[in-house]
Amino acid sequence: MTTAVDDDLWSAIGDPNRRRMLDLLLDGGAASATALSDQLPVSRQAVAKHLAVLDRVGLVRSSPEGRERRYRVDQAQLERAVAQLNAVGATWDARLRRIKQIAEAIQRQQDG
Amino acid sequence: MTTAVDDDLWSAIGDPNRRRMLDLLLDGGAASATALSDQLPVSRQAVAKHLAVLDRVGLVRSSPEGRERRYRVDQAQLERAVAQLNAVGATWDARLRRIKQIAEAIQRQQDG
DNA sequence: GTGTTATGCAACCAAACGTTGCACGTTGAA
DNA sequence: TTCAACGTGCAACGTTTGGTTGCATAACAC
Repeated sequence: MTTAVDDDLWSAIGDPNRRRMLDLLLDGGAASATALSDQLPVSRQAVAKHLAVLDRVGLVRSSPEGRERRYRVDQAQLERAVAQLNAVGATWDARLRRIKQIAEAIQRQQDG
Repeated sequence: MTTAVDDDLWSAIGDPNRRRMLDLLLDGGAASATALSDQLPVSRQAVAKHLAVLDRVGLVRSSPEGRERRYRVDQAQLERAVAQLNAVGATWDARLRRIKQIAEAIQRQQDG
């Protein structure tokens, strides 16, 4: 069963820019909104809003560091998100597999 | 590398109602907008718009049948979507795994 | 101090998701 | 053959979300 929290996680990673931000953060360890926006096609403020979304669902955490605020991935929460992805993928995969098997059975029946 | 088409696929399955619609369609084989809306918390028109989105990215196809229009999942395209999910999940998983290994190595170094 | 840099806040715009209302074709039964 | 019921499609509208710009403020570097 899918919960509301899971939906929040999904919609957080549903946005392509947010996914790329997670990629960048995983790659660099930690970064500020300004640093991230340098590597993304959107403004620093847009990045800041996305970071707020990711923070709200717990996918990133931040701490002030001098005059900048650095964000880093919350590994446990990203693992939960990955588990969600895998779960949905596995469900659909199983269902598709079953449909194919049925289709093949019908085919054999018609041929035979 | 992620393409624009892939982003479209992602955003299509990013919406929780659309994911549930795909579940329902996989389960029932084919259904009309009205039938789907009976099993969802949104109006028939909202469902119709979601179906239009899914149709635009090729995840469902439809054909008129009497006075109703029935939608069914395009299996090949859903397989592509599942592959996307798995790819992103695998990437993040690998990255998380690497980070953990590094963390453990540092830990051992400090202990030793 | 003064200028540069990073941030945060507010106003604003466009697209997406949701609603309701209505008009039109199809179905089935009086 | 009417006529009511059903399913659809279209239009108008409101709210949320992702994006922008502009500006004020705090921290660094000279």
